Amino acid sequence: MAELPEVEVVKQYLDATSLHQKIAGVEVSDERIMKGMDGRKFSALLKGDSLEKTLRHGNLLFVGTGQGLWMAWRLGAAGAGAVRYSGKTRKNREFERMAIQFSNGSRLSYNSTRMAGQIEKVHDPWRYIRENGLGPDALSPELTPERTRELLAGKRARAKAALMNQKVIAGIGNAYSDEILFQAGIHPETDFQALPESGFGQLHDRMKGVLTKAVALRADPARMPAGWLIPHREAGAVCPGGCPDRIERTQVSGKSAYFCPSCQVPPTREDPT
DNA sequence: ACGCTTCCCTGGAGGC
DNA sequence: TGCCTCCAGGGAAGCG
Repeated sequence: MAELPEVEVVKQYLDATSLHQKIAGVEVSDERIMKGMDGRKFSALLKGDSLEKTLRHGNLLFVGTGQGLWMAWRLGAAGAGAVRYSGKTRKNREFERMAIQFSNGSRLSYNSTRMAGQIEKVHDPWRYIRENGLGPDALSPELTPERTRELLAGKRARAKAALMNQKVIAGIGNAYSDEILFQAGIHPETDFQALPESGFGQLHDRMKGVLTKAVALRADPARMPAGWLIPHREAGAVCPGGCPDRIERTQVSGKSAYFCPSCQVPPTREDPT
């Protein structure tokens, strides 16, 4: 998974390792990750340039160069460990899709098994975000409890689907939507139009809390608290919330949703008849 | 316009 | 052992 926490960890990793170094060349070993141009042109553009700044919006990572070029980088279904900076070339390059070779001998590689990631040249990240209709970043300060409720309350989609919609709020994917809903006590199939205001308050609190904590834990599931759902995210697992029930799996808008049927009760629809 | 389903990509797990 | 199916998950395309 590469949701907001994983992408933020990669961003911080790039900031700490890969900036301000002359690029000797770029190797694109799988052309399918390139969008809008081929690996050769991409390499020619970057050669002699340097990575200077990074910007994250939701699941999207932007990397800016000294020459003013911007790349939009989707990590796809890859974890925080998909991007590696190394002083020497790694032996196992089986899943390497792209690598930036620096003049100082270091190498920044992007590795993924599934082909879901993509790199694209963009003129201006902010314009790109706007033109693609992305919602505010889930950790943006502008996303207040009130704004969160405004964005979600009118949605007809079920809770999990609405939360995962990048055009509503950017950064929440499958795993973290399950975690946030679990901690907020909201069933993934809940109708947001029937959710009381206190429910949105709880949802906002858990959205910020879960994502912030996950970033602090380097998005590593092994380090997540025992009371979190993510380390127990499989059907039949004992509910980490301490109740005697077990985790169930269902499909919401084509995605697997894991939830506790006791801790996450959907609001009962009042039938006026 | 919106939300849902289907499909894509690849590798690991589990059934038989 | 080997074949089959399911599952992972972000995003795009197609449908109603």
